[in-house]
Amino acid sequence: MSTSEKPYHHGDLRAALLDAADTLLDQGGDGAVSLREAARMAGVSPTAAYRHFADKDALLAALALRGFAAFGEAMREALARGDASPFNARGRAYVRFALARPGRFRLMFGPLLARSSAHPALEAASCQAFEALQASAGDKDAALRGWGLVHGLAHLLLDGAIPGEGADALIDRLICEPPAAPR
Amino acid sequence: MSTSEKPYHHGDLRAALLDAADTLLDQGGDGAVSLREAARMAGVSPTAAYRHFADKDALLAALALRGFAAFGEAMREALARGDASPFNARGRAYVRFALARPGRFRLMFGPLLARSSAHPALEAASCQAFEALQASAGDKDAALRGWGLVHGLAHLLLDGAIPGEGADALIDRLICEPPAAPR
DNA sequence: TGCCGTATGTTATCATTGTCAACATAGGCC
DNA sequence: GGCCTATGTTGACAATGATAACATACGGCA
Repeated sequence: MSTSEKPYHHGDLRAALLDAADTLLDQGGDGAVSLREAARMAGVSPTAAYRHFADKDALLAALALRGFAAFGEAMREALARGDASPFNARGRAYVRFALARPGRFRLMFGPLLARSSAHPALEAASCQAFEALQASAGDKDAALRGWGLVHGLAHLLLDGAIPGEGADALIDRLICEPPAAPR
Repeated sequence: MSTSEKPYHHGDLRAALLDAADTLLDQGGDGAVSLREAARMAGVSPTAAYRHFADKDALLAALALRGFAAFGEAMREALARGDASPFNARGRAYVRFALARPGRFRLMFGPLLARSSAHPALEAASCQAFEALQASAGDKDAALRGWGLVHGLAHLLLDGAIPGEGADALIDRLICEPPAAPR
């Protein structure tokens, strides 16, 4: 008697639309997100979304924003567990984050990001995430190398370009050995 | 008197469509490619493309195929110039290839690739490219690390995630120092 | 209590796109 | 010269992003 009644003006359509879009993002990737389908899922009319998002891009930007929040959370969590050096712990968590939700990862680090200047909140969130990453290694170049490596591996694994091996083993082997020869 | 007459059945529509789509890919990225717009550019009816491509995905796959051909060419060229170790020369060329045509790069290594099993030619081309990359370094793990690094840097540069520095300088600095300390 | 402005949804409508089926046409092969 | 087939065209349909005009109910204000 509480969840079934439609709360007058829907209650929190914005969140419902984001949830629906998130589901679509998971299922069919970035291109499968449709304003109308999200509205359908939320049980509202096809154009109701325009009361909460300027256009489709704004919806996607908000979705990416959620992604960056989850990303920060994952990073903090990985660091808190502390069963590896901070640098490597981040690296592992980074790749796992990408593999867990490919659509979200591609959206976050995709063409949308390149034109994120139109979405200030997104730009701020991404910059913050990037700065945290860079701060995790003393040397700036070392940080960039590490970041580039995990980012690239994440993409390649997502694309199925690295066949024949479990992702987890690969991650541990490639990322957890520091670049400067452990030995 | 030669170029202006429309050669009856258009001559080589397939190539013309690919050219048009390539232009669109450059201008607006992957999502800006439209069968109808490509047809418009080629001066044919909206549905003429279906005589040459099963659907839009097939057009994109063919476009990606072209991309892999250009990619192989760029790699061979970089090696032939030989002003760096083969491994590093490839790395530099890789990133430059991506920066030169972001849309094409994203298409080649994007979600389409992940489902490329539906497009045998694409799959073959990508596998071949990947094998060539792996063969360029003796140790398989070293190859994967190098590949991951350049792939990741390419993406990050494309997304504008690495600000405040010219891409070329960055590439030379990060890629041309081998991971195992030259010295 | 009752009215009204405004936030939130809805309906109607449009242009664009991917896709298909039916039709037209030209070129090559017998 | 006549037919088969490859190639292109027309017409149509459903889905989508988007806008404008309209409806409704909450929340403050008297």
